[in-house]
Amino acid sequence: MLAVPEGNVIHHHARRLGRAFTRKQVHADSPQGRFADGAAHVDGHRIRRVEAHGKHLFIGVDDGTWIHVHLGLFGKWRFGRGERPVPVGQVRLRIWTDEAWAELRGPTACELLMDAEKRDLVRRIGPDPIRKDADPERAWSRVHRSSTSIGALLMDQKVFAGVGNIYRAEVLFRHELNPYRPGREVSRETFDALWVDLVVLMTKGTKRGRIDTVREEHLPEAMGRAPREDRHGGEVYVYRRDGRPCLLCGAEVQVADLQGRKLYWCPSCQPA
DNA sequence: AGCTCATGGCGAG
DNA sequence: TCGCCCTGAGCTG
Repeated sequence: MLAVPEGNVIHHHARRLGRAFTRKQVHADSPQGRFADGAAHVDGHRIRRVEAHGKHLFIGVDDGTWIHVHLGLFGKWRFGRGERPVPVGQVRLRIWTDEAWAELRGPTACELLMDAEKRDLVRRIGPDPIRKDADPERAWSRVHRSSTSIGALLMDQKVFAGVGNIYRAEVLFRHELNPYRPGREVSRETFDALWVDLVVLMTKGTKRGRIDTVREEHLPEAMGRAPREDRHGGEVYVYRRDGRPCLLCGAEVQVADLQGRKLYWCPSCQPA
């Protein structure tokens, strides 16, 4: 299973886990041992529902508890049908029925939460563009009174839940927004367009399980690129394209460090 | 075999 | 802002 842990992929995982385990009585264990107590607690119980909020995934158990999973940078789910494979390496959690299995490795978080703890966690993160119940006003109220750059705000999970480094770079490019512009200097019109675009792009990314952000009219230019430019698995304008010409204007795509993460942008299409 | 880097986030200072 | 945690792929030698 390709793991690309921005919000779109977490929602993709939630759907997959939901289809396999909702209303099913499951088995669970932790071959690695680091979630042994949690797995033993869940083993033999029925799964109620599976939810994604930003990059957080919650598996609801019939006693009201939740398995909370955050993949971080390295976490991965694997899914399969039929008999579960013999665990190889560090497997934190396995869930299975007679028909299907799922295997989790390398997550930043895998813990059992009480219902109140899960609600508090969801309340603490910002609106998630993929969720129908998301309230963009919460994001706007943070952005429009902030001196922090829009590039940093897009990565702040308390402002925009689920946006990662690829969507950050790409949505800024699509709106000709300089990453260093302070949030308070982003107009309401621009914010609204940005939000709608995140909803469209990330929802599409959930269905496809990959990130594509290049508009149809620019696809011929994108398709003409060397294959090694496309290592993230989708078609993009600027992400990881530093030193190469912008697809639209030919200027050299820039890269810089912003709060320990790489930021990509076109200096000509996204002027200061 | 060993090093670097990655789509993330936390806590210490 | 830095160091640290988690894992695996893609280099280098």
